[in-house]
Amino acid sequence: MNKEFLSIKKLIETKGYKFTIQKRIILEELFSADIHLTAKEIYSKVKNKNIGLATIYRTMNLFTSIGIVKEIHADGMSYYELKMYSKKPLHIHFKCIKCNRIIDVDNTGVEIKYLKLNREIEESKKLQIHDANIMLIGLCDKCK
Amino acid sequence: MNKEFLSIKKLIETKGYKFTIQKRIILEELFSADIHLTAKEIYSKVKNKNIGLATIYRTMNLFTSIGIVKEIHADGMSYYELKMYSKKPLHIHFKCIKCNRIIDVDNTGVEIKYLKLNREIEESKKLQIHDANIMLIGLCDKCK
DNA sequence: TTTAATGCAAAGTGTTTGCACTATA
DNA sequence: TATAGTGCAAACACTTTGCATTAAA
Repeated sequence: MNKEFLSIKKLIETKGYKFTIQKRIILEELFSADIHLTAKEIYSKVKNKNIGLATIYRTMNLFTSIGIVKEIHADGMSYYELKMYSKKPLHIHFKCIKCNRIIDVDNTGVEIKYLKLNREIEESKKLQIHDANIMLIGLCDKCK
Repeated sequence: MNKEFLSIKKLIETKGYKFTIQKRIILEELFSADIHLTAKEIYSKVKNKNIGLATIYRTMNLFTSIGIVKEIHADGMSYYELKMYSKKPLHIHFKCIKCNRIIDVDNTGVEIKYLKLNREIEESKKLQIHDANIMLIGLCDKCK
């Protein structure tokens, strides 16, 4: 178990939850996936280990509530991705209206500018922004 | 019927759909609401006119597909709002994690900057961006 | 008069929950 | 050993669909 993994384990325990085998397996899946997954997709990866769909949902809700995971909504469905120790703390999603793929937009420069804009809004609107979900919609390189 | 209303009527007809009483009533509701509504909320406003929930969904899907309405997802639910002739073509939503309200962030300056960033991404990633869903998450003025 | 659209109820899909049982701290 | 967590199935909530009927062009 590496450092990051251990510190997430510790966070779970600090919050008063038990670090079960199921949580470990799901967490491993999230680490190796590095992309947003639906509950069903996670389920299909771990169901051979006798983990039920309900456990996936319960775990993702727990992980989301303590900040381990980020939940994004698209097409009336939830996608989950690792938020903690992510290489891309804020990232922008792009959804193609033709092929329906959801891809990550990696562009460090742009992300920093987005974060700056959030700070502008925070100040002018007296909000406290913890997170941002940005979903761009249009046609991808292949479909346009 | 004002100009904007008429041109939406025309758009619907041009696309080969019929401008029914139900579509007119729902459209009127969207115009007067000026904020995102769920299908149920629209339904509760028009059910006394003998319009079924299924019609709301079918109409919203149609309106979304031809660009009259914008659909935003939050908490696994769909909200709909007028996109055409909206005073705020791109706007940013903010969701408070405490009171669960979803509010609009109106700040013209910031919105223009967001649009510029989209253009940057379009060029560097070879995408064609039609729309952007931006949902900021945190604590609102009252809850923080 | 053709064809899209409607209301209703049934079906579908993603998610949550109740419960008896299990496993962690 | 106390309590959080689990798998399963049933329940839920939002959305879509099949069908006979209606109404718009």
